[in-house]
Parts: sequence; structure tokens; C-alpha cells
Amino acid sequence: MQSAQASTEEPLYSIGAVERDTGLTKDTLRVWERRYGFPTPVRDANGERVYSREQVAKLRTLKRLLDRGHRPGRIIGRSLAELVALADAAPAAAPEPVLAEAPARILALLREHRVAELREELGQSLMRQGLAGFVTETVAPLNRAVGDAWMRGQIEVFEEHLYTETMQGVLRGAIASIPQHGRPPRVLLTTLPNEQHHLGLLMAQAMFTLEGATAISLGTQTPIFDIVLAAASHRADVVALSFSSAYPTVQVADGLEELRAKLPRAVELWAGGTNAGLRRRDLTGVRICDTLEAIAPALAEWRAAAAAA
Amino acid sequence: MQSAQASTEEPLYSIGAVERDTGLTKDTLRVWERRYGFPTPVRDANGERVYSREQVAKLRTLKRLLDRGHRPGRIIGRSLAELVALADAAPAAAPEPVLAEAPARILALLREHRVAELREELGQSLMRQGLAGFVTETVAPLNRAVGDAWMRGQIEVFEEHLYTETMQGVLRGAIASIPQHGRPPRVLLTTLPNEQHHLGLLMAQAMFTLEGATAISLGTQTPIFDIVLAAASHRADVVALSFSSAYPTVQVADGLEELRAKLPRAVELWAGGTNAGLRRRDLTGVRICDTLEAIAPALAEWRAAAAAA
DNA sequence: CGAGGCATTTTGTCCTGGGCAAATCTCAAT
DNA sequence: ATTGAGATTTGCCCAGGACAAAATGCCTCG
Repeated sequence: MQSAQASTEEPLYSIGAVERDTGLTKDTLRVWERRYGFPTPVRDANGERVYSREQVAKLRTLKRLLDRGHRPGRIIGRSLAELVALADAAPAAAPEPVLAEAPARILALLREHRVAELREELGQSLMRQGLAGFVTETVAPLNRAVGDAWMRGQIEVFEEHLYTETMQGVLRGAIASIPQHGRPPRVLLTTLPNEQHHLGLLMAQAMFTLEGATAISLGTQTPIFDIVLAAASHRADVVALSFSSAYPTVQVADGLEELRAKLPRAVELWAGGTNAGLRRRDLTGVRICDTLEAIAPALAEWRAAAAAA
Repeated sequence: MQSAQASTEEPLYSIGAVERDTGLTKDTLRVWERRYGFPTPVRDANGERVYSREQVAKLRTLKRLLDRGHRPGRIIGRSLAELVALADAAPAAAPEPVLAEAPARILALLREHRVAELREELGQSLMRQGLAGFVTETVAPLNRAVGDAWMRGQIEVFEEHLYTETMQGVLRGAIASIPQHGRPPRVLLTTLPNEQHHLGLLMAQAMFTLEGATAISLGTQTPIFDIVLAAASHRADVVALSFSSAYPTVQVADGLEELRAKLPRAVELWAGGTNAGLRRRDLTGVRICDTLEAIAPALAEWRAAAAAA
């Protein structure tokens, strides 16, 4: 049943479809309409919102800009063309970062969708540098570079997904190939809820495992209550959390404090990652590992203390 | 500031958390409360719903029964024990009363937190059965078993995390060891936003790769628009999506329809997973792979068609 | 007794318009 | 420069009503 002028056949979207498509919740879509006068969906016979293709496109672009730190009130009035221009513009005065040779080559492969070569190149870097060198000198700069490129709009979402997925495969493969001795300390690795970034966790796991510690990873997003349970069940000596820069800065300290309070005294709490919140408040009872290189000395310290006791 | 009896401190869930955990939308949760008197969340200082662990467990079980065709009004009044009995009773064609020997042993290891042995046992099953057999006869039943145990509250969240993480390592290792020939079809694998389950995707990737296809995984949660972009960039012949039972049933058909409309005709769209929504509406232009075993014949068909053209 | 068509119930999604806390911004003061 | 208080922005949640699609029950007719 097409209407008489269905020839133009504009695809129309219900509010649920727009939610799926843009990642903006129904609540947000309604509240924007009320507050900012955009979007302006027409209504169907039943009074329900019907969004046009253009508006969905603009909403999608808006969502991307929000993810990069823009605020809706500031940009929602602009035209789609302006928004696209904004997305392309480099944010503020961030100079094009200079990359070492290998990371630059790898980034180029990612941009050109050469999956097999990308994986190959990563594998070669790994063999050349060893896992520790690979993690600190290739993976960490690459993560930065991919993140930067994403902020600049130079990289599509799916390219970033592909990067994460590929790197995850390489890192996991490397970690699995390290012989496990079951030596102390027993380190429980995870992230708090809403922290989805998996690569930081894997890098840390690699460093811990390389140093001969017994690393047990729960993956991302473990509720605090369950971290405490897990630490007890696995008789963990150390609980290590990773915080990416995408994680809300304020929640870092709160989460660590709460976890610290609920963990037994004897269990140490270590935190690391690129999040700025790790360097703010002084967190008593939490060891901050600013860089991946800080993991080895921290482990050495722990072992010295354990030997003394 | 802990309350006097903070030691018991049950974890509490907001309505948004319950939505994520159970796959029941906020609207549904509120309307059930209004109509059936269940769930009965307490309210926090701000008047917002706070759900207990037990109620979330019951809601999860209810969701599972709904997926099997039960209706909420008929079963919502029963106790969790009754619901579990109902879930166990006659799941039609698949009684599966006794877990095969290996999966049972593996589940026991998980419950006892013997990580090293768990990984070892999984590795041995893999070697014994080969990857295809491992995926269909060990991983798939194990996923079920873990899901069931979780639904009944027999397994902690962190145990489920550990299972997922460990299995992910094993599967990725196995996939990486398959030689890649770059043969067609080129298959792009991912899930839609809000679908976080990674194991289904990895199992599918294993099957595709085993059959000699070129599988490119974007990991989970790729927006529809970006799937379309990725399919073009990677010149995909097939886009394959995975839907776990936690994904809102109704959105399955909608999401697939929308993606189908935006993908070029020449690109096939395949979908699989445990979600009940895959068996509901007739989805034109989408190939449903009910089981992992269905992937091989589907590939064979595609190749036959490609050869004919 | 079975099949098909129609009425009724069930169920999930969408609606409006309001409220609140957390995040962010602004700007003065140290 | 940094900090801190106040103002603003923003997303999520609430209540309770309405409606359409799906499922079920009922009734008639062959």
C-alpha cells in the first residue's frame, strides 16, 4: 500500500528507529524537540512522531559531535553542512602529532582497509620489539593516534572498531604465548561499569604476565560489588583497574574510593590508564601506575614487601 | 560512611541497568509494575526505582520464558523456583537433560575458580574435537549452561565475566591459527548497537573462517550507518549479524529491515544467534542461520550462486 | 467435528509535561 | 594559574493515559 505520490518514496522513521540509528534515546529526542525546537518530526495518523531522512542524518552528525565533546545547545541550531564542516575541522590548536615510522605505516594501512596487511604488520612489530616494547612503543602510540584521528573526524567509526578488534587479536595471541608460572602476586584485572575500552586492560595484562605475575582478567565493566567478590574468590593480592580518557573524570576517584573501602586491607588496589582523573585528587590506598612502564617496578616493590613480611 | 549493616550490602539496580541486563525496556518494566504488581522496586531518595538482585533474576527468567512463547500475564505471578521449573520443563524438541561430559566438567571448573585448569580443559576440548566440533558441541552448550546458571542465580556476575573472557581468548587463538586464503565470500561480521555479546560473533567468525571465507569482524555494537560504510569499504559480499537473547526481540526485525534497505542489493544480509526475534516476522532479504551448523551450507549456496553468475 | 471469521483481551510502545541531579560553564577571589 | 561558588545545561526518570498489533476465545457454518 504505497500512497499516491510514493514515487519520491522518502523513508520515514519512527522514534524507535531513530533511537537505533543515532544512539540518541527516545527521551533525549523528545526533550530536544521540546527545548531546542529540533528535530521537528511530523505526526502520523496516530499522533506519533515521524522523522525525515534529513533530520535523521543531522541527528546522526550531532551525536558524533556530542561524542567528541560538543554540547547540543551550542550546535543544534546549525545546518547539516555547518555541522559536517565542524566535524572535519581539527579541534582547537591540536598540532598534527608526529608518529614514529611504524605506527604511521600501520595507521595508513588501517585507513586503506588492508586488514591482512595490518595484522601482518602488527605481528612483525611484535616480533621485532618483543611484547613489552610492542606494547609501550607501538600499541600505546597507536591508540593515541587512532583516538586523535577519530577526534579530527579523519577516521570512521567502523575503522576504529576494526583497529580495536585487530589489535585485540594480536595482543591476546601474544599474551597466550607467555608461559604461566602461577607466581605471585595474583592480579585481578578489570574495568568499572561504563568503561568499555578493552585495549588498555589487555596492555596491562600483557605487562603483568610478562613480569611473571598471575593475571586474571574479567574483561570490562564489572560492577564494584562483583569485583570484591571476585577478589575474594580468586584470593587476589592486587586488583588492577584501567581507565581510558573516555571515562568520566569525576567518577574515577569516586569509584576507586568505593572499591577501596569494600576491599580487604590486605588487597592492594592499583589503577592506570590515560584518564586525567587519575592525577587529580590524592587517592589514599590506591597505587597509580601512570604508564605501562610503571607496572614492573610496582610489582618489584610488592614482591620486596611480601618477602620482608 | 557505611551504614551499620553494610556488610550485607546487596547490589541494587536502576531501571536503566535492569533494561541492559534483562533486555526488557524501561516502558515494559514500568507497565508491568502498574498492571501486574511485579516487579516491586523500592524507591531511592529521589523517587526513582531501585531493583533488588532477586527481582532482576526473576525478570531475567521471565524474559527467557517470553522468548519461548509464554505470556507475561500467565506466569508473572509465579515464584522464581516455579519459573525455573517451567524453563526446564519440556523445551519442546531440545530436552538436553544431561550436559555432555566435557561441558559439565568445564562448568565445574568455572564454579571453583580454577582459571588455569579451565583454560587447559578448553584447549584440550578444542584439540580433541577440532574447532568446528568445539564450537558446536562444547562452546554453544556451555553458553547455554552458563546462561541458565546465571538466570537461576547459581553463578555470580564475575564468574560469567571470567567465562566470557577465557572463552574469548581460546576462540581468538583458534581463529588466528587458521590459514587465511582470502577466498570469497568476504563476510563482514558485527552486532548492532546495544548488543554486547561477543561470543556469538566469535563462534560465527570461527565457522566462516573454517569454511575458507574471508571474515572481517568489527567487534560488537556498530551503528547501522557505519555497517553500510564498512560493507562498501571492504567490498563485503555478506554482512552477518549476531543477536543474543538479551537483545530486545522487537528491535531485531526492525534493525534488520533497516539495514537491508540501506545495503546495496548485491550484498547479502545474514543473521544468527539465540534471539527469538529471528524466528518471528518473515524477514525478506535476510537469511537466517538458526544454528552455527547452518553457516557451512549457506556459504556453499552462496558460492554455487556466485559460480553460476 | 473441524475450519474460518469476528470480537475480545492482552501486551508493548508511544504520548505529554514535569522534576531532579549530575555535568559543565562562568566568573570572582586567592 | 588554580580554586571554588553559583548558574546553566543536559540527560534520565516519573506518572498515567492511549492505541495498535498480536494472541486468544467464541461462534457460526459446512
